[in-house]
Amino acid sequence: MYRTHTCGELRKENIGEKVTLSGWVQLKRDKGGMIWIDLRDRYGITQLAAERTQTDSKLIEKIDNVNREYVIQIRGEVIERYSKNDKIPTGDIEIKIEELNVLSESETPPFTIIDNTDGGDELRMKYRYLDIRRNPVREALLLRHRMAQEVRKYLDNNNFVEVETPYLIKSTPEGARDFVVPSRMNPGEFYALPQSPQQYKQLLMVAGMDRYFQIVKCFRDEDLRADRQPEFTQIDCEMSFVEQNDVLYIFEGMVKYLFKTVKGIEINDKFPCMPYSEAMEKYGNDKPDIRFGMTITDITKNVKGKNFPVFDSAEYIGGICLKNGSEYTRKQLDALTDFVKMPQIGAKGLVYCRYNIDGTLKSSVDKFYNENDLLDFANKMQSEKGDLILILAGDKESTLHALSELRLKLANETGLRPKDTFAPLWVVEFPLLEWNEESQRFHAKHHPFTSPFDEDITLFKTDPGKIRAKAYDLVINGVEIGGGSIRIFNKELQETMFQNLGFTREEAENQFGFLMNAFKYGPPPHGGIAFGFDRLCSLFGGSDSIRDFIAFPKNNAGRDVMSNSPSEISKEQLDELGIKIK
RNA sequence: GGAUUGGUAGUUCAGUUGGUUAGAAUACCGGCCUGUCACGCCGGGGGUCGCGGGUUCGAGUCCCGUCCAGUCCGCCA
Repeated sequence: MYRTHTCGELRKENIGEKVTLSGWVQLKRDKGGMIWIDLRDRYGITQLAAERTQTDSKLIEKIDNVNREYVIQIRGEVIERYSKNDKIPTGDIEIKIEELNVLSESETPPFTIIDNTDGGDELRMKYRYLDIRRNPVREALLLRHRMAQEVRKYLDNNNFVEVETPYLIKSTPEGARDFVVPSRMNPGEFYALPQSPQQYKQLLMVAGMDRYFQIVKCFRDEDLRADRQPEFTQIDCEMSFVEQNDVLYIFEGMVKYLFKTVKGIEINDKFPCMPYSEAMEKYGNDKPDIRFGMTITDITKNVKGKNFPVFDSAEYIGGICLKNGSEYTRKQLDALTDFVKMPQIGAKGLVYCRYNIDGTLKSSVDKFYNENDLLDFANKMQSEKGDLILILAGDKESTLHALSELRLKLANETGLRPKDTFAPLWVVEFPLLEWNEESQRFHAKHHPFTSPFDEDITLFKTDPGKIRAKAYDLVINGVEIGGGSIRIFNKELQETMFQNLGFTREEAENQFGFLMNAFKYGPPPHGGIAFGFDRLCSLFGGSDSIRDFIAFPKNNAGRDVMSNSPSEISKEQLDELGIKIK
């Protein structure tokens, strides 16, 4: 028997017991007369002790030989410590070593296995199995496990059935790039890995499963980010005989249940709903962080006609107001100007106006605007003495985007976005279609199966860009956590949709024929949602990066630096698949 | 495809205006230490300054190229 207890288990009550423990050597503290070893496993750390003069010399020799990260098994007696350690749960006791076996030796690890490791990210990823031995990473994976269990519990209690759908499926050109898999038995033909099980879950509704869910891997061949991996996990759900509010109710319930069971946070209020248009106007962003104000005010009409060419020539002029920011120094304002002028933000410059405590106003455009003008803007923006007003101008879309970025930067710098407060929000009434300049046609904003608002259907003939969709996103703290829609279940409406997306009847038939075919046989009204499980975990864990919540993540070039994949394959493999590399 | 930050000891980093033998901490090795728990004290070994080229009397430092890693924009129905 390798162990009678884990390394996190023994307490005062066990004093006097003979036990066997196994684990990794965290650290050896050799004080000459006394030697201590911290023995570690997933459950905790237990201190082992040996007194040099009163221990068998062969055993001492064995103890002297063990080193960091050796795997050892020891037998001994649980004794009370002379000096206790209240920092760890096992701190009242230690084990007097009576027998020691080295189960595995270890080289000195490339970084130390402690909470604040000396290893950088690159090294940690290369030796991920050592990284996972560290408390923060292990706890992240345990949190993920806990959340997956609670999701299953909640959905099972609400009659959802977990059904697995295939990973080798048909490629569809809409949306993200597919990862493709060559078919050996069908030379020249390829499977795609699913970007989401979208069509299968709709088929399960046609099949009468009524409520489906799956915690499922999805694959998208697009560039990575801190919160984007090429393979990621969704909580994928679909329900029959529901309208939008039914879906929001059930999944608001799930999110509240998770907050309560995993974080111990009770959220009693109904999540607010915000139309997409309001999110864009007030926050410049379709996933606003609503924990703080600093909303955007459109002052286009107020500032024109004073011969300031930048404003007079701009399509849109908008401002945000930083509470108690009038003391910002010239240096800080210059830094903000540099920030908004970065190509990724894209503003041409930044106009500021200090609303000083004494009631005076001082701006970077005093040449064009007198104090009364400035006071007008300040009032329009509901700004008060002591505030700092920041104004950007340009075309509407990019100016709103830049204001949004500026707003978030200021909030991050002034501590308005703490890791431990949460503000969930439904964003609703998304546009159904989005004009794509490159292909000169409409693309589905969500996906081509999303149902339009009933009262907007007539707009297909007049102004398709104005059609609102029965689509919804769950946003928490400015992070898009989930999204879904009520689906089209009417064959004619679906055909109208495909026509507007520029599909010929044949193309639609070829790509989505099996779903359309199924819709001939009594599809129920249905809708669903999918949550980004990795993001949900990182939000709960208080991290901006999802990588710590994935056991073996990819780096920013899509590589697994531990196994060094992707990699070339042999000529034999290529020949078998009928593939030639250029 | 683009912007930007970084690459110096096993590791995390410092290295001034281009100027003597490239430093610190930690890890590692040796010695001492009977209540440590980030133990302490003494000593030691350890460097292709990512790689290639250039400027210069002289390059870790400046210039060009390239590779790797991080963040962001584009992209992500």
